[in-house]
Amino acid sequence: MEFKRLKYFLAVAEELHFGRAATRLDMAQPPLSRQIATLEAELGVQLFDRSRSQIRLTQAGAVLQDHARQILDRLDAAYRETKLIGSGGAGRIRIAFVGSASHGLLPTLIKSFRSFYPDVELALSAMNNAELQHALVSREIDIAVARPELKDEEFRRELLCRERLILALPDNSRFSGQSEVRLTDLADQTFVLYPRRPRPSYADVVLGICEREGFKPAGLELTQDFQSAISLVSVGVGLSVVPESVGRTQRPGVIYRPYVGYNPGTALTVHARLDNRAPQVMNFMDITRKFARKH
Amino acid sequence: MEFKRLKYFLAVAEELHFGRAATRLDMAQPPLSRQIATLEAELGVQLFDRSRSQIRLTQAGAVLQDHARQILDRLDAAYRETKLIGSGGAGRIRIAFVGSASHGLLPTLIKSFRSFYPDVELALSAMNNAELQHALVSREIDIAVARPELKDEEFRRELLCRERLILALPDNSRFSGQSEVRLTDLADQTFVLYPRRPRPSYADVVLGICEREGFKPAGLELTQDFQSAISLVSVGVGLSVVPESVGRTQRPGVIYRPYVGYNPGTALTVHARLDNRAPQVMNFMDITRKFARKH
DNA sequence: TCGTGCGATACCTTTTGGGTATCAGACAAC
DNA sequence: GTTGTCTGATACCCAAAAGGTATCGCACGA
Repeated sequence: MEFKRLKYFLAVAEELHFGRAATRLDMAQPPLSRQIATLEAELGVQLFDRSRSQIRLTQAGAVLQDHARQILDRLDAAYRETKLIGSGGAGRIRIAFVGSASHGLLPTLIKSFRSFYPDVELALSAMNNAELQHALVSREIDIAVARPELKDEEFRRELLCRERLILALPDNSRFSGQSEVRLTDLADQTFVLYPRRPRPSYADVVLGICEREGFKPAGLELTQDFQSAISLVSVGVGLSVVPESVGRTQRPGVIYRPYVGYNPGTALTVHARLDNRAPQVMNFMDITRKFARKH
Repeated sequence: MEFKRLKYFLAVAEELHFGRAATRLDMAQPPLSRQIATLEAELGVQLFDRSRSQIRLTQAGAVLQDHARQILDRLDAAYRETKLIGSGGAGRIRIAFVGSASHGLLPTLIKSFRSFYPDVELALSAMNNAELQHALVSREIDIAVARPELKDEEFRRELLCRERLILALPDNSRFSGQSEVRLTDLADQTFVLYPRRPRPSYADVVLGICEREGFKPAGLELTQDFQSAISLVSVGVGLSVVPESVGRTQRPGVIYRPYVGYNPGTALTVHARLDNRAPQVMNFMDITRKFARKH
């Protein structure tokens, strides 16, 4: 059974005239007659009653007409829907990001993507860098937003933003009154850093900054993620060094301050597997590139 | 878009292996690869992710798989249903018959057809010969059961049965006591005959019998159909001459008697248009032929 | 590093589909 | 009745498409 035959059949069934149907189908009449004859032979059924000058559908033809209409409609729907998903206009992307990204440009990027592709479903989750790396490699996620980035040759990457580091201090800290704090003055403080595992991690970046400033923090508290670290700061366990964007969201018990001292800053980078050419993912990376350029 | 391609695509989508899919489809692997590639090109969409050794469906591929399954199922259903109707195993026949046929072999014939083709819908109606002829020619009906038959070269016909004529007498008639009545003794009676129009009709057949017996009925009442004639007999208006089979159904106020005299009998004949080769109709004629032979 | 497995490509053959010319039958007008 | 016209079917040819075999290229595992 050929698909084209059904289309031909429908044209003849509607025109009830081979010549006109052929014109409508933009073809000559003889091949059309032959195709209908083939269809009839294939079904072993008479579809048209040709005994009069005006042809008419047989009962079997009428039934086939109903079915053919539905089948062609479905086919068209399948065609369009597949193309839509194939072009990335619909479907699903699984995105994971580091906890500290939830305050900065990422939410805006996601809103922007949503406005371009409202029919693409986004499955969001938070992970630390190591988990992001594993999830991306094992294809559990499609997009990883890491800080500052994941080292892997298998990934395609787009820099989302660079930002400076600032201090997150308990609001009862003796430094909280000052508008500017020297990093070296904090040598006697407890630093709350993350993640605990695996090392080296962002915690080591901060410890490296301290070392460069010539001190080692008097106390060190390691948490599994950014959210836990900020919680510890808010209850006065110690202070933390965090990306600037985090400071834009106020949190009870925590105040943010810039500091004087070595500030290499940090970055957010969006990653995808190089071999994941899914149009949804490609589109997300494109939007990211344009978005980063604009901000 | 070709149907074959969808079938091929489904095989590959299920096997996730071109070689195995090709084996299952009983073809070589290269043309299968090409067909899938053509399908992808046609949709402008990647259906399989071939970046790993094990191929996998893309999102678009998964969507197309759903649709393709449904489309092929529908196609199969269309195929089967059309064949069924095309073979006469389902569908509809419009049958009309003379009123006097509803007591004889016709109901049994119809039951017999029903048992052979339970899924064929029968639309039944009663008409006189002239109406049957017109309805059959104008394709308002497919089958006409007439008495004794319709004269038209355009009809295919099967003799259903021959039968003798008998008298239908009012039960208060002076003849109703006799087991046998001479036709010539009825010359002074009123004959109730049918149909009134158009002439000549069955009424004229009966009048011809009287003429051959050498008399003309004293009274003549013409009705439009058999049912009305029997009703008039039952209320004592006169007597009628009817097919033998009618006598098998008793009716209050009417008794049936054979008669002595010229009895050419009558027949029931089943007609269809010669150019109506609808399988349902052909099957009905076949059943009629076998049925008539058996009885 | 080399084999092995798998999909893609090259190239040929067969099948199918479409085109033009023409036939055959039905219907209408004269 | 005869003839012209309309319509679907048939004959025949050519182009396009689909299938087959041989082989390539690439990735993965030993």
